Amino acid sequence: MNKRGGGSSRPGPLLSPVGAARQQSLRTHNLALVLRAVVEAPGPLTRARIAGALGLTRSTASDLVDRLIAARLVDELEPELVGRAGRPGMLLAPHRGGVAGLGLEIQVDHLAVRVTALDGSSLGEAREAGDHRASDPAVVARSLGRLAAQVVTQLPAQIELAGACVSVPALLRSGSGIVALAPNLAWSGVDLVALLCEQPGLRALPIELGNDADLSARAEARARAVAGGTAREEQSFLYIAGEVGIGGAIVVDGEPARGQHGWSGEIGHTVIDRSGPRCACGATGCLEQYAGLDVIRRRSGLSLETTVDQLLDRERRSIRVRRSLEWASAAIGVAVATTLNLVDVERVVLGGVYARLFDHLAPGIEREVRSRVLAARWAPVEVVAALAGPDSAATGAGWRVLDGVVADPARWIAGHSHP
Amino acid sequence: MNKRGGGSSRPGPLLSPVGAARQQSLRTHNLALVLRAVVEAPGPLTRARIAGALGLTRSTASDLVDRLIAARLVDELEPELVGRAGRPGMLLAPHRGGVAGLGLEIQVDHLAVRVTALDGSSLGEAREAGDHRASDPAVVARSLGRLAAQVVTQLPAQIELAGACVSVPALLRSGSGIVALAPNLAWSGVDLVALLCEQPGLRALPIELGNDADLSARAEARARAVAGGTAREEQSFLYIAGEVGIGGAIVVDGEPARGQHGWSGEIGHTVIDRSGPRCACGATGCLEQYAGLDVIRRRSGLSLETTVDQLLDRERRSIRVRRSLEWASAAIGVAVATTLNLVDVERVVLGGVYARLFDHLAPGIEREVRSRVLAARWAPVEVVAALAGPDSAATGAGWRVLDGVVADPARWIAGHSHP
DNA sequence: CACGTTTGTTCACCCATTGACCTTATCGGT
DNA sequence: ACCGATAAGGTCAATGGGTGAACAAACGTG
Repeated sequence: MNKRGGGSSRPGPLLSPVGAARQQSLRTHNLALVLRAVVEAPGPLTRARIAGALGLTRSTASDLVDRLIAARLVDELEPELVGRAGRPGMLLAPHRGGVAGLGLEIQVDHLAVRVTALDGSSLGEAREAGDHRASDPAVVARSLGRLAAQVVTQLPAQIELAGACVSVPALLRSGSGIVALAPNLAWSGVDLVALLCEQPGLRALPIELGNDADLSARAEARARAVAGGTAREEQSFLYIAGEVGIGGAIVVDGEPARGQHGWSGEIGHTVIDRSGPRCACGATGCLEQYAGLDVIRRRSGLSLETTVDQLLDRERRSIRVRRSLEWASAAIGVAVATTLNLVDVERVVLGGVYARLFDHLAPGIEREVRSRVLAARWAPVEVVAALAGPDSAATGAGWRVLDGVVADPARWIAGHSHP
Repeated sequence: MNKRGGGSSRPGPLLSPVGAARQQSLRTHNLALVLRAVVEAPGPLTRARIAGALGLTRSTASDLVDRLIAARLVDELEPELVGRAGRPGMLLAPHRGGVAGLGLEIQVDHLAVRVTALDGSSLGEAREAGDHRASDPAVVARSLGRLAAQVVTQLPAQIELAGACVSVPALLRSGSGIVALAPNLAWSGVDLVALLCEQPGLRALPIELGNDADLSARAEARARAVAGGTAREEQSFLYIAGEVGIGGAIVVDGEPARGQHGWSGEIGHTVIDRSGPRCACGATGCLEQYAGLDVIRRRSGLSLETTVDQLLDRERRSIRVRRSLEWASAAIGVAVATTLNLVDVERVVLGGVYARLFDHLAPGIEREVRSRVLAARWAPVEVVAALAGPDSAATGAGWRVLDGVVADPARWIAGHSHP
């Protein structure tokens, strides 16, 4: 009944390794390729440049582009103004008036909604503070539905939402729309998609769930691509979402690796010292007990209500705060080093509150990484602060929806040309 | 001059995500798909069954199969004997008389060579003990070349070697044929492919290098597939190669994840206790210092020359040996738990000497995993001993070569139909 | 203004899959 | 022994979709 979780294919190998390639798979594949090139393009594109980049003939590329324009997935702008000989090409860009993705975010201390267009622009957003520790899922779902309805009703008429994706700080039962365990919300076994489907603002929209760190990492990958980092190495990194809990995601070629059940990247429970302090997860010596935000506050001698701004302010005067950050950074460094030895990427992105504490954490992390990562000698590890702005999980959730369309524009076209 | 390392494409997405799909890509892709189905088939296959499994029409599947038969990649056996109505199908199997892969293995205490046919059978093998700690790469290359020549010259005449792959316990500079660092051989910056190319037995053969844990894991995946584990979950596991050093590989869908440079899976340098004993890598508290074979020997009060058989023998009487194994197993458990939290697979395969010590290690590992892996409640982790036989790295290396052919049979056919 | 250059478009051609139809081979029932 | 039913393998014209050559359009240069 309420099952509308599935439906979106991941943008990996477009011709799935199990299913055979039919002849129409060719066009399916190439359409996706062209659309992806337009969406992820660092600079301006033309039909000819697409053909060159993908190895298609100009005729084929042109044909595919025309189909995407007809489907309002790609927009044709003015002719390129060039200082060289030859006919100027027509500039192409992702269409910002057609399809869009609805991103919803549930966090411990707030809810957020953002509608993202194919060109990456935000078509509408909303935010609502609130304490969701030990909350009632039904109540939270209702609040989120209201917030989403606010945003959706104000969208321009031509916008078509391809679906919604909800970021949850939790382990999810993949595909089912069920939250297996959200420690900080104290939810377990909650059928969140079913709850959200009943909200007036979200009817008739396919809804899926996503892990907050995964989705933030996705937004981060996109942000770095826009900033010019489209190279494969730049699109591979370890993302760390530092909050009260510590989440993580391993991003390879712009796509977070989800693992067998979608539970990978739980860097917060990397062991720093097996005889260390007991963790809420039941184990001992987990990173979270060294570098979680509440632990940093406690070791700094500050109350748990202290904001990050206040923490940064105190840091200038209090040696205790400095010590506490150093202590945390060394632990993060150990966990990062362990992780990099296991997954071999050469870039670490600090997100969440860690992005704001970056200047105080990076040196300690780098020190541990230099001495503990085997490969650091040949491929120096870079530690950087996240680029993605606030509510990055909501942004990433919107992208997640759009990625479903980008990965298979043929299906989107088929579903909308004759409705 | 000596550059013949490259040339083999990895068997992931067959239509590469960057290059566009041309119309001949269709056949390339489908040929690979059919051949892969035949090679990885758990049971007997016929043309019709292939068509059904892959979603091709019987005519297309039949056409593709005929091409593979002509290229001597697939063998047509006798008709299937069936108890049902209808014409019996012709049974298909990977050809064992055509293409083969030459697998070479360099280990601290021995060299090994094995030629593997498409059906997984060994067409020839050799082994030579020897201590290669702090050895001269040129000398080792010469020995290995001799050993390979022995095996190759005795192959049946119809066998065509598609290439050679060398397993090295080392970090490799991917694509270049250079060993960046092999701690236990005391090699660094060695152009091993160049050295091997000069050996008489290996002329005119493309040679590539591979990490020993990666290649053993590949052999393990194949062994499990033959044993009936072709399901995606069964083909995803964490492989641990326990020897003096501890290597590892994260296998997803039968393919070891290599990471950005091919250095992933270094589980031996997972941190157990950051203030633990100093490791050869420069860091402190690495798993190797708790569970490396030499450490187990030392803590057992045995000399470094003690064999595993002797160790197992002593275990029955000496409480000190038992304690030492328990100590090691707890540390392995911590490292495994950390790894599983990061990469989310639900199966751990103990290889190398750990396979032989399995009964003494598994309980301790399982105990730590149960209490430290977040997801263990929903997806119980299974710890099993490796199935792949001795010299599994050489077997895996042979498979690595064959995988290059299986991933793109069209290229193999093109290169051999009109030589 | 003629020429070279590059882009976008058109169209006949070619390649690989498709699906209908046929043949072959076995089993079950009469 | 014969006749359907069932299923596998093969044949061939049709179709879908990329290819490449040719051409027109639009811009710089001399």
